[in-house]
Amino acid sequence: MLDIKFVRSNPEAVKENIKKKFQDEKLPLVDKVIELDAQYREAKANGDTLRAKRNSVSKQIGALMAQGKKDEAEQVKKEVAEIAGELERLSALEPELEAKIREIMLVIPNIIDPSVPIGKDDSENVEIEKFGEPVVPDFEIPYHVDIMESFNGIDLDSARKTSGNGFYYLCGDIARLHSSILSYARDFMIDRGFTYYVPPFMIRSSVVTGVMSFAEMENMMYKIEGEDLYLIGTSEHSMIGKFIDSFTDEDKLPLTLTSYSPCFRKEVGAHGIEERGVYRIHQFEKQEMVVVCKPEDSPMWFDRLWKNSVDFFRSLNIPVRTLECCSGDLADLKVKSLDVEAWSPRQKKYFEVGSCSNLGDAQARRLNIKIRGKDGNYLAHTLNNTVVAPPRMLIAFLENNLQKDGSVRIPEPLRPYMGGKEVIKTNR
RNA sequence: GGAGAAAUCGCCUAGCUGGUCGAGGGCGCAUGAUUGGAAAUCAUGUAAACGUGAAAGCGUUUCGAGGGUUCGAAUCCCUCUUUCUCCGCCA
Repeated sequence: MLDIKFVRSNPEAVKENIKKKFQDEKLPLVDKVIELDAQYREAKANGDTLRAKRNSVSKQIGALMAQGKKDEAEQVKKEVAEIAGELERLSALEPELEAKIREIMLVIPNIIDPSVPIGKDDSENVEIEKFGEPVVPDFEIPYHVDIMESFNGIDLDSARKTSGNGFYYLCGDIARLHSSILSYARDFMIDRGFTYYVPPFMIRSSVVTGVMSFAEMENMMYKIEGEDLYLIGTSEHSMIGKFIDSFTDEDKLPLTLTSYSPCFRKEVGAHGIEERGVYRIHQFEKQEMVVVCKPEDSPMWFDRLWKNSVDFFRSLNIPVRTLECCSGDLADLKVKSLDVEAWSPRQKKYFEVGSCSNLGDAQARRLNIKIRGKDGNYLAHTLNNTVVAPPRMLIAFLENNLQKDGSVRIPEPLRPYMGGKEVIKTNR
């Protein structure tokens, strides 16, 4: 969400940015919102004048009453009634215009960073850098569900029975691996100076509508029946929600937080074969990082955030690459975004395991997240990134650490969390 | 879940028989005076958002949130949220 003042004084820059994102249908909105803004300011000026008049005349009544001049006071009351009538007609316009303006402002995309490559959709995202050799071993890598089943590590049939498609039972070593990865991820981030959080897993509708659009809400969020509560789709929802309408002292910045939560998503829409298994599911767990910082620091934190993910995956033997989101694939709120993708030796391609975003001040403006500075208050910059999200991450982990004999090697950093095991063996 | 009390400007607090209350006091903070320097003392200032203006300023809105009564609401009424105390229940 942009600053209306910025739009007012830089309409061409805003339009240029819309074109870069291939959202030409939104171009007319710029002039429209500027026009509505002018109307709003006029309505507000008129309303303010009337309110000022009403206030001052009302004060006279008080003075007259105090002096016991009842008749005169009655006379003045009539005057106020007239003003009030006029005010009522006019003032309805103000909130109406304000709401219309906000509606449009929510749709006008944030100004993208100059470094963002121009492109229409995800096919034009740009590979930035590869980390680790994308090895294809000389034996066949099975589908991840088959690998898990070879360890008796997954039960999708029972899950379908109890909960439906998109759920899973993890068991034995695979379940332990799942927990180990999360524990390791938590400690990995704590070691890098982040503060660990376990947030609420349900949030009120007022927070939901703050942190996402209506369409997202419909397609993602599960509602608790009979309660004003929704299951979170990511811990970012509760972690950013925590800062809504808040001030943070400048000297407390940056806030570097790492949160764990289960995530629940409806995942409305059809998915192909590669999205089966535990790739796209209604329930998963995620270690996330969230940063609230000064505006000038956000590019630096963006770099540090995605590097954390890369280092994490590399420490577990998984080759990754970074893919820069092109202008057309970038969500409207984001200034810049980069996907971390893990190598799949089975598919012989990379697939998304994390997404790092710098939202600039857009999220802060929308949610009123402010910094109390020495020289006045200003909006914070917010960023977020995935550390790791199993069980999807397990796909990459198992495929890259699978041995020819069907066993899976446990990389050194994970061993303390796996009871010291260097390898897990199949039951076959 | 039940009963009661409460939510005010960074913090503490006054106001809550409706008008002179955007709001008094203390602490904190800022500036100045005093001092060799500091402490102490004294003086002045000290919320946010929006509109308007070159600026000083002026205007509007905001006393947990939303709605209502009224010419006028921090103050009265309703709903919601949160906190505290007591009771009940329970990992």
